[in-house]
Amino acid sequence: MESVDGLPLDTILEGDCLEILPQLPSNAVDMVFADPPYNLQLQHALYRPNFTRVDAVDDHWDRFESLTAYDTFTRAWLSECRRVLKDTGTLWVIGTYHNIYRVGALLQELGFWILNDLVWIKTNPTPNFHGTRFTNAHETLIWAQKTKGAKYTFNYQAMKALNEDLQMRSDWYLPTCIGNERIRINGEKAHSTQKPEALLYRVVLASTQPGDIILDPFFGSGTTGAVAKKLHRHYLGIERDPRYVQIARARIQAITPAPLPAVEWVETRRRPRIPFGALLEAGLLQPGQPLYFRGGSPEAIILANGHLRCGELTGSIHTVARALLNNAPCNGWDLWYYRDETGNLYPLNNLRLRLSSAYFRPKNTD
Amino acid sequence: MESVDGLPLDTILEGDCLEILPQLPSNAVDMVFADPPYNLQLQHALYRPNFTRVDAVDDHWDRFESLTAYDTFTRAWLSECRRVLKDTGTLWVIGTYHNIYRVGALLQELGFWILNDLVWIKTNPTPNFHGTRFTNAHETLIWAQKTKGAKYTFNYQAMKALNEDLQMRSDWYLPTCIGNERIRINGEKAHSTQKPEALLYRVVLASTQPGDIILDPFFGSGTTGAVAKKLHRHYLGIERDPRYVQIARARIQAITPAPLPAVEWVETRRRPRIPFGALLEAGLLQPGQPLYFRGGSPEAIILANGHLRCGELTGSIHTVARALLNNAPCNGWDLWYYRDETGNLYPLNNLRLRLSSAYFRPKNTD
DNA sequence: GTACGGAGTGAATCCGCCA
DNA sequence: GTGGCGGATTCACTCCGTA
Repeated sequence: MESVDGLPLDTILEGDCLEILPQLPSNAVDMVFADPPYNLQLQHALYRPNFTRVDAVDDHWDRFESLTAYDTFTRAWLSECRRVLKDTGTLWVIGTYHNIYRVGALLQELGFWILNDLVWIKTNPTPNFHGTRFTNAHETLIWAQKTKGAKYTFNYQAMKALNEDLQMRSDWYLPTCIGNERIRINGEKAHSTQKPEALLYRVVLASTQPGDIILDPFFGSGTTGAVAKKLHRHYLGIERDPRYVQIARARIQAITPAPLPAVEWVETRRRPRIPFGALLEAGLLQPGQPLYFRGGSPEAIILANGHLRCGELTGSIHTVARALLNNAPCNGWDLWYYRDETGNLYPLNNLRLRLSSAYFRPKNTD
Repeated sequence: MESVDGLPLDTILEGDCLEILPQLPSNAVDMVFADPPYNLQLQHALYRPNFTRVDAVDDHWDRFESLTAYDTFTRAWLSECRRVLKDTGTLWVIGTYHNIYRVGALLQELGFWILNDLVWIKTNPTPNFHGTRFTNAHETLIWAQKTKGAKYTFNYQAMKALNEDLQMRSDWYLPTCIGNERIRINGEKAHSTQKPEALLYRVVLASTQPGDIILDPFFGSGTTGAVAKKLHRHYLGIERDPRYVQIARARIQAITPAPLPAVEWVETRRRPRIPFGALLEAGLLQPGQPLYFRGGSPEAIILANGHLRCGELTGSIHTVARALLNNAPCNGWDLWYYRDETGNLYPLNNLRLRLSSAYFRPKNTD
């Protein structure tokens, strides 16, 4: 196991984060991503209108006896995380209205300085079955730096490239973790609140550099570690449930990182002009994967921010294609081909069509 | 000026809300909408608490003092609003990450029970000019009831209708207040944070009924009053800046309310209940007639008192159905089928609909 | 193979009136 | 206040079986 200044790297420490965090050195990690218990407190069994019962979160780790108990717990892990963070470090926390106001208020009191809050808008949220409230369709992320005014990492150009060459906004549209990505054991979900990798992809790419150290004190099924490994960041997870630890270890073990240049070349050139990055976030393409111009050569490599690298050329699928065509106006979606698992070549546009319509913004925009 | 139990209605009280709120009666208003200031400097000057003098050079203490001053201010107006609210009342607060975590945490501590948080996603936000953070493209609204478990108004059907017959979600897409709606004086914005009427329209329609009383302790340019008047709700505004008071008065004066039926016919309440026995009384069903669970089996017999007998079970259409569904809450009207004279099976609800038209729209005299 | 329909499900503080 | 009981209430997506 790699280790830097007493900080173990790329591993999972099994145990309660309130016991393990105090053993970690100060000023050691670049970023913390925390997905703490939400303290949901659903009062009764919930049924859908078709009489099926909702498999709600009722895990023991999500139960607190009072608001005060939750605050005590929150203050403890937040202040330890602050100590462990480098002065230039930032903290991400995700939550819902059940807990995010507790967390947000406490982190301000501890000296964190909020840089943004972000809303993860779920394209496929659970409806409100009983018509009693608004459908809870989002979760909130707070992004804060350890100390007001310190330098911090924000990869503005990478975020812009990932977002159709427009500034990345505070509203993020992503589906919940379903389908093949959702880890299941004997058909049962392995973790009740597994986060989608697309969410962590954006978090990690926005606020860390390759080689940075990311701490996740509520590691769960290990999404943070999986994305960190893909993007050549170091991770350190803390998780107290040995079953989750085992699941996360196996998951991360199976990850093949993107080729290093695909990650390191990010930020070196200009931005693309098309939402190509969404295919990466969705996992339809991987950083480092080759693309073939007109289905043949030359070959290009996909970078982690949605740019291509082809020989000495770097840029969007359109920019590079245009250069290859002596500046003729062209559409990269039709000119670049990817190889699918069967070995056949198809134009990128196939993937764009496949990309769930869920990725695009809702239509009702009164 | 109209007035109910010492509460002036449809008017603006000029003065600081911390001075005026204590003069209002308790348990008097149905809803509060608050758009509080979050300018710490302003609050610091006006509401500085009587604490020991702190060293302004020390960043930590400076931060503590500002947060504390803001919290003191927030706790004061929130707790007064809670007193003035009816037990069945709800509170809305809008803010950004600068203040919403203070407000959210404090209102929970004061006993408010959060029902939802909502995000107003701006279709036209101000970009981040420095490229140092994500573009702030949203504001957060918290919707909370005065007391956990109390009855509250949520016009589910009205919200659903407003959203193309889909449940209204917690993400609201609305432009900022621009164009003709934006009040200008000599070309200058009359108020720096004028809220769009579309936002208040949704808030008011969701959580109040015609004739309800809405209190806005930070009235500003009077958007709350304008929408309340349009929708036949009463408003009471508090605003300390006489210029804003004047602007808001003129604005509301010019509003023409919607035609009353257009507001009253909005389906905000349940329809009167029709007991199953009424079908027997009306002769649409006969005692002894069989009913079929979900159109198949088991079969039940209608008793003369409107109960069903199904095997060893006896009870209402709901009770028996519930027992057959392992105690899942259910609606017997949709689960039991009757056979009509042609031999076809239909849910009981068909008969209820026939009856209800007869019940509520009696024929004119023959 | 493909098209289609039905079943399953997801971080959710999820009923309300009346006696 | 509380117990009893009538009855209102779901969206987007995936998976799987069948034609």
